[in-house]
Amino acid sequence: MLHDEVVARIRDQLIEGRIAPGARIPERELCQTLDISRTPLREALKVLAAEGHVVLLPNRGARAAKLTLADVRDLFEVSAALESAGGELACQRITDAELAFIAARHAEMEAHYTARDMRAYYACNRAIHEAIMRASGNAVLIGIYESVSARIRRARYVAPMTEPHWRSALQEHAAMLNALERRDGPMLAMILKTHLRHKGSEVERAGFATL
Amino acid sequence: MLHDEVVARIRDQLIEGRIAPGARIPERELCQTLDISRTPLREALKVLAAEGHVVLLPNRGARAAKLTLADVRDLFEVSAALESAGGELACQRITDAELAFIAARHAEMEAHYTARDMRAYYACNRAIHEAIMRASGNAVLIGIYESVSARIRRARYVAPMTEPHWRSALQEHAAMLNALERRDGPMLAMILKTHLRHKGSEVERAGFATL
DNA sequence: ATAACCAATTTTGAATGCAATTTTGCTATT
DNA sequence: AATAGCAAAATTGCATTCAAAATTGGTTAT
Repeated sequence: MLHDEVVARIRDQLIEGRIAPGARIPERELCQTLDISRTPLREALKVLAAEGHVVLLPNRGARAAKLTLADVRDLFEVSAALESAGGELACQRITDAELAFIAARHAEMEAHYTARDMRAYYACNRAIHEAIMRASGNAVLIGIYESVSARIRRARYVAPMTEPHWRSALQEHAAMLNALERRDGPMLAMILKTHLRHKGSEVERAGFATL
Repeated sequence: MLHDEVVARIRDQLIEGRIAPGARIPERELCQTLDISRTPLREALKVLAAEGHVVLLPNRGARAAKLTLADVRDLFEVSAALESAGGELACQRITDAELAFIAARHAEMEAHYTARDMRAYYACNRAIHEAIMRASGNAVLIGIYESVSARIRRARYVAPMTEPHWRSALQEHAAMLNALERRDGPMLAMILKTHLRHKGSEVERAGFATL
C-alpha cells in the first residue's frame, strides 16, 4: 500500500468518526488492520498531525483531534475567506463547461430539496462548492480548501439543517449561480461569505456539543 | 532533538535557499548534519511534503519544491484572501495593546524607509502583518497563514522593491493602520487585498525567473 | 562514435530490535 | 477503605537491518 493511501485511509476513519474524537489511536491495532508495520504508520500519523486531524503528545502517543467550539468557529471563518476568494477568482476564470456542470448540479439539488432527500442534497451541495473552488484555477487555494473542508466535515455530520435554514440556503445557492453566470465576482464573494456564515452559526447552534 | 525541531530546521534550510529549489535532498548528509537517523528524518520529510516545501517521488527520493510562476501567483492570491479575512476579524477583536504594538512597528518602519534600510524595513513589515493576523484571534487562520507565508518567503528574497513601489507600499501601510484604528474591517480588508496584489505582481515581475 | 544492455553500487522503503518513558496493577501503610 | 509508593508491563521513539528499486558505470555491438 502506498504512503498517501495509508494517510487517506486513516484520515477517512477520523473524518467519518470511526475513530472517535479524543480517542487514543491504537498504533498496534491500526498496524494489523492496515497490514503495515509501525514505521509507515507513524509517518502517516505525523502527516495527519500536521493537517490537524491528529494530536501528537510526546512520549504519550496520538489522539484523534477533538473539535472545540472555537475550532468550528475558526474553521468556518477560514472556509468563508477561502470560498469567497475562490468564487471571485472563479468568476474571472470559469469555463462554460464548468458553469454548465454547476448549473446541472444546482437543478438536481433543487429536486432533492423538493423530495426532502437531505443526503442527496448534501452531495450536490458539496459538489457545487467544490466545483466553484476548482474553477478558481488556484491549486494552492484548492488544496487548503480541501484540508479545511475535511476538518469541518465531521462537525457538519451532527448538524442536520432546519427547514427554514434549508430554504434560505437554497435561495443563497440560486443567487450564487446567478452571480456566477453574470461573472459578478464581488457579488459571488459576498454571497458565499454570507452563506458560510449562516452554515457556521447553524452548526455552532445545533447540538455541536455532542462532538 | 524534538521532532518538530527537526521539521523546523529543515524547513528553514529550504526557505532560506540553503537547499536549492529542485535539488535532491541528500538524506544521508542531513542525517549527519542533524545527528539523527533516517527514521525521524524521513518522518520530517513527509511532513514537509504535506506542507508543500518538499516533493516526494516514490522510490526516487525527496526534492526541494521548485516555485513556478503559477505557484507564486497562487500563493499571493491565497495570502491576499487570508490577510484580508484576518484584517477584517482583527478589526472586531484587536486590543489596544495589540494596536499600540502595530503602531510602534509602523513608526519604526517609516524611519527605516527614510534611512533606506531595506532589511530592517522588511522585518518591521513582516512583524506588522503577523501582528494583524494574530489579532484576528483565529488559530486556524494564523496557522495556514504562516504556512503560506513560509512558502512565499523564498520568492520575496529575490525581489528587492523598486523605489516607487516602496513608497506606495508605505502609503498603503499608513492606510492600513488608519483603518485598524477606526476598526473599519471592510476598509482594512480592501487595503490588504490591494496591498498583497501589488506585492504579488511586483514579485512576479521582478526577476522571479531566477528561482 | 554512439547507443543499448547488463552488472555493481547506491538509495529508498519498510520491518525489526532496543533503550527510555509512561502507564498499569499490586502491595503496603495510614 | 483509601492512598501513596513501587515494580512489572506496555508503549513510544529511534537506530539498525534487510529487501526491493533505481541509478551508475562499464562493456559490447552496431
